[in-house]
Amino acid sequence: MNNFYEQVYEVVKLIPKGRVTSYGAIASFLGSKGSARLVGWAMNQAHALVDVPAHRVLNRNGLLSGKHHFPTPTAMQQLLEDEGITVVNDQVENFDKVFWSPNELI
DNA sequence: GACATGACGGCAG
DNA sequence: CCTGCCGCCATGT
Repeated sequence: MNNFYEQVYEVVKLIPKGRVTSYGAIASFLGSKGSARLVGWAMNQAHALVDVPAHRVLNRNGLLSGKHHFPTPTAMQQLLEDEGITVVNDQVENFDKVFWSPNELI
């Protein structure tokens, strides 16, 4: 229980403000390469943790695929824009620039 | 105990 | 270049 999920939460909590990452990047970083779905499932649990900025985790396309899981569909975009991230059509602009890889931790 | 689904990703056509 | 299918692990029914 405190293995994969806790690792995911820890990584997500370490995402710098104004930066985002992808499910696959986290999964690969944790060793469960290809199991991005697990990260998504972990995010579902993270929904209960206020310390986990799930809004900074997007899919590989930089699309706000999980916006529907927030209190309001616009909450995720609102939070990202509040951090200086430009979101257009539910997609992050300059995704490559704001993208943050867990490997940066090392 | 088995089947179906999900906040994804990669590869093939 | 765009679309579709399969694979991955865990959870819920």
